[in-house]
Amino acid sequence: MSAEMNVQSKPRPRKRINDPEGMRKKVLDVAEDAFQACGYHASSLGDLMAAAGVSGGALHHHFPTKKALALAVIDERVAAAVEQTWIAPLLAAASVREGVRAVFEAVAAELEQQGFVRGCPLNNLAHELSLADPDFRIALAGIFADWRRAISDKVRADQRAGRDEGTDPERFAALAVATYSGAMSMAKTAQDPSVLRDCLAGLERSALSSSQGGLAARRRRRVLPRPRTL
Amino acid sequence: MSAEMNVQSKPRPRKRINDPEGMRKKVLDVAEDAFQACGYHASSLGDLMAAAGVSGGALHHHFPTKKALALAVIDERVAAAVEQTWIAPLLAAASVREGVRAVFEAVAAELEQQGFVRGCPLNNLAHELSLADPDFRIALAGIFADWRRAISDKVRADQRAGRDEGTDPERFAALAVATYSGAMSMAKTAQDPSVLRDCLAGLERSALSSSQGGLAARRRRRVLPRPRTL
DNA sequence: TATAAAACAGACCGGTTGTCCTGTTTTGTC
DNA sequence: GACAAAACAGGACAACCGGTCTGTTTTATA
Repeated sequence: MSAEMNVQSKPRPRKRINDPEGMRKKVLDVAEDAFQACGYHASSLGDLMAAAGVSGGALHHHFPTKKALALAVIDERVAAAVEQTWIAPLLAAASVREGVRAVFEAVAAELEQQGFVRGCPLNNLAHELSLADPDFRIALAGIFADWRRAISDKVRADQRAGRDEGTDPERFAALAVATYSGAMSMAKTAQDPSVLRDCLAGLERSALSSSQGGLAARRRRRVLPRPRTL
Repeated sequence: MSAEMNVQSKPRPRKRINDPEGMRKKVLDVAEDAFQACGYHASSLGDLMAAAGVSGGALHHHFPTKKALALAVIDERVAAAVEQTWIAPLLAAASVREGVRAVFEAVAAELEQQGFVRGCPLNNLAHELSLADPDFRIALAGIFADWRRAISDKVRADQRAGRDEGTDPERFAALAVATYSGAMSMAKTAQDPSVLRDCLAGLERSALSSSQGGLAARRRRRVLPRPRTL
């Protein structure tokens, strides 16, 4: 991983301009990108400093540890990415089904024109960090939960309008997120986003029938005892 | 990560018994476990040596580099895990749908009694290593392909028996693998395997209807140009 | 048994990593 | 302007990592 110097010509070592917010944003930009492209462990702070053009002191000032930086990336960037690419388009859509379809196709189209697949930021970090540290896991699990809730809420809204009365909101949300996550995993590994469309086609049929409604299936909200020390 | 010493009492520095196969297997056992529990980068060779009770010389003799060890784990262990937990039960089942259901429920039951979720070995490594090295990516992509093909072949076998004539084999295979992978991702992050059952319920409805058959949907087997240098 | 290759042991090394530490400069506040 | 805190620079450092190297022991072969 190398970086453009991005140094504006400084003919004089004149003055320095303190821009804490801008510097913090620059670091987060670089870290978000590197974490997704190379992963957390494979991205060294030296790489990030070089790529962002930031000194070690500045980096340490804003993010005391690498873990703190990663948590900031998760809380501020990964969550925002899910919000931007999934939740917002979903809420803007006329129905869940149209929203899900729009997201899948938008992502597929973007990846096709982009020429490579770097995967879902959330899943990338979730796989690498969920078992590494409880703080990471909780932060990532929260994003998954928000994602699912946005979908299930939209299903319920549709149902209030008389549509999709047969589908269980929580179940469909879990299925949609799982399908997308798994499809992105395969697309990344195969470097071929076409599997996204295959999965969308199958997913769209799932919300169709209205069988086995009855009383809402009881939910299993049990949480496991303890996740095995690392 | 620490390891029990696993040293049988050696009152005398008597003799040494060369057991290359056994030693190789021991290293692979430990590496497979560590790679899944901690990931590739977070597992140091020192950890593995200590956990396996193997000297540096022996490790290097069997696996010249860490990458070679990981490739062996992928080719011999991860592929076998997919074969054992997915493909074999699927082939043994009476139909695809029963097979998929059996696998999902078996894994869910195992995780529930196990008390924690370490995730899918294939997906764990795929997320961390697919973009890190082409050799890793190709090896992992091959396992995904075999997995999908086993499912689609089973669908075709069912169709030859007159069942599920409406479902596209490739599409269903992609959907099944994606759903499982994504569900495991969420289960791992939330440390709660119940999402597996939610996703299974949704997936089972998807293979139901027999709409939009017609000529088999044309497949998009395009491969992307180049996956962006690491 | 002679001998070479395989199997293994254990120390060693250059490079890297994350973090800390000491200064210097800027900025807000009275 | 005085002064303290924030913002930033850059070096130092100990720990660690992966790979290599040399040497010893076992094993296969003749």
